[in-house]
Amino acid sequence: MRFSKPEFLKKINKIFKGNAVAVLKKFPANTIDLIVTSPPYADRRKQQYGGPPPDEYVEWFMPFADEFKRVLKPRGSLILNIKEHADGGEREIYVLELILEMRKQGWYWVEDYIWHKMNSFPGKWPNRFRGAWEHCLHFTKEKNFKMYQEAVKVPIGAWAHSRMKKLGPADRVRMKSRTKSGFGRQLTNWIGKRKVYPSNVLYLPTVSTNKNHCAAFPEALPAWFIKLFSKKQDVVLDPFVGCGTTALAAMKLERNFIGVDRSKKYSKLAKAAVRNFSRSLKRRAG
Amino acid sequence: MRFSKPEFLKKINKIFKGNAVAVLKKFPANTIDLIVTSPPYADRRKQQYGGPPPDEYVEWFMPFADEFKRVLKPRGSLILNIKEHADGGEREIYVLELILEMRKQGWYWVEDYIWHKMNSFPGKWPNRFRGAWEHCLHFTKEKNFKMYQEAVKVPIGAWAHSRMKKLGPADRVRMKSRTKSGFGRQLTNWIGKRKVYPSNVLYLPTVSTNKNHCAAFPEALPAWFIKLFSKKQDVVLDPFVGCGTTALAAMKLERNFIGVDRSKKYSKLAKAAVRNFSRSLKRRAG
DNA sequence: GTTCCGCATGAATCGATAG
DNA sequence: ACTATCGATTCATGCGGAA
Repeated sequence: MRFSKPEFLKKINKIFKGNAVAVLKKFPANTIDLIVTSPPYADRRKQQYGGPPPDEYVEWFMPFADEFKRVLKPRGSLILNIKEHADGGEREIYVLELILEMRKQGWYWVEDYIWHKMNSFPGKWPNRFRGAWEHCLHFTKEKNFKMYQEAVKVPIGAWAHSRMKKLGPADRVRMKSRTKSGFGRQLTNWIGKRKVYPSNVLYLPTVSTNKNHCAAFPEALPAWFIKLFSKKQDVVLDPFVGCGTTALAAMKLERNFIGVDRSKKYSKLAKAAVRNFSRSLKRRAG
Repeated sequence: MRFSKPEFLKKINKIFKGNAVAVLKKFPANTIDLIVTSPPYADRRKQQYGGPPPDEYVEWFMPFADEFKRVLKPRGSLILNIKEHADGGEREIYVLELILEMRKQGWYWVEDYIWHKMNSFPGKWPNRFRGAWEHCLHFTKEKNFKMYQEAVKVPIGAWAHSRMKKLGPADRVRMKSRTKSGFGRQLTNWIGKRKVYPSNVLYLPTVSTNKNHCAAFPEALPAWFIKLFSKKQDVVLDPFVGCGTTALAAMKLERNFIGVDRSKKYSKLAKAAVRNFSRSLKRRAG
């Protein structure tokens, strides 16, 4: 049984427990404005947590992609945050294969946004350094998708850190004496003066290690894409919602949301997060 | 006729004009320690390099890869700086296909380093923002390749921009009211701390200011990989050497180099660049 | 209230060891 | 030989407790 559109409208702003394929099958077609999600990554070893092994990943994912395509509005967008991990001294290739397979099924691969993680997991190995970036793959059903570029303009001061990078060791020593009078003030002067369009690289920290936070990405990540690819009152879907980060970002930006997670633990967490935020809103209003 | 090893030693530190496949065929096997190059992108620089169309790119490239594999030492590395461009509203897929094909031919795809272009000027198209990153694909013949990680350690202060990025409104206000502590103090605390290993993201400006404008990448890019994957007196090859950026980086780091370019114009430019640098060295010595 | 210091920990990865 | 488990490595961040 599929929900009618009026029934569907009663189902938004909720978290569903269940497999996203099954849950989405109940939704009418062409009703979602934006899908932002971080699907489970492939597991390195068999019989571990939940994700499929790398060589089965694409096969596992495509049924989800089919439903995404059906429920997404023609001019909507799909954002997949994902990263191929290293195993046996090599990078896995399931992300590459996924992109190729998505195209075969009719998706446009519009862009590969990069999330540059400012604080990535530490560690050094004989053959590689720390991985500090992840894909945010942008897929659409049509070339003429909706994009609200003005919504993510940033103050030009945000580019100031590029100055830091170009400083040599000598400059860093000199910086000590400059902090009060020179460099710092200069920076504050730049901030807020003029807004410019960002690039396809997002500089964001990883999730804070708050005990109640188990998110794959920081709220700023879905928030950025929600601002860029939806407007207020639009419907944002996260089919692997985890502890509810995407749902919270959508609520705070006054979008409607739908969250799905097959795990009882995570769907509960997400529901609680949503409830808590709703309450805090009402407290502030009342 | 293939050069003997003694003959080969006479050919190093030179720029060759010609197709890299033909030039490399004359070289003995297992003689190159590191290959760093930015091959012609598909279509992008048609007038300058005559890159193949995207759908023929892999087929065009693989003969080069074959020769690279032959001349590269067993524990050597190959670094390909490349970026899929956007056309017709989509990203091209020849880079993905290239990685898959390289693996089929026996290469290990060890890592996907990202060159994050720090001073990429803000800009936009209707469907995307300005591209601010490129791949630096790391391929090897064996899993046990040589890597000199200590050579690219960075002062901890290089991460300072991450702190800059995370400045909230409160930070900016407090910065003014505090006189001798706060942000400035923290910055200075970072200075002088021990060196740390970098990540797989390189923050570099696009092209160094006053140099030749034809370079695909700034000298710091090949320099970083040369330090990381070779030692002094090793032989570094750039089969698409352009105006000689890789050769210059190798010379400055006291590596031997071999540069190849099929274009008369660029091989001349590279030769001139190398000659000029040699002269400046002698002037300083004398 | 503010600042300082110590410490836990995070979508990691490899090599060695055990079954 | 092949697979599962474990210890070692490493650094930005945010928290709690102390000064």
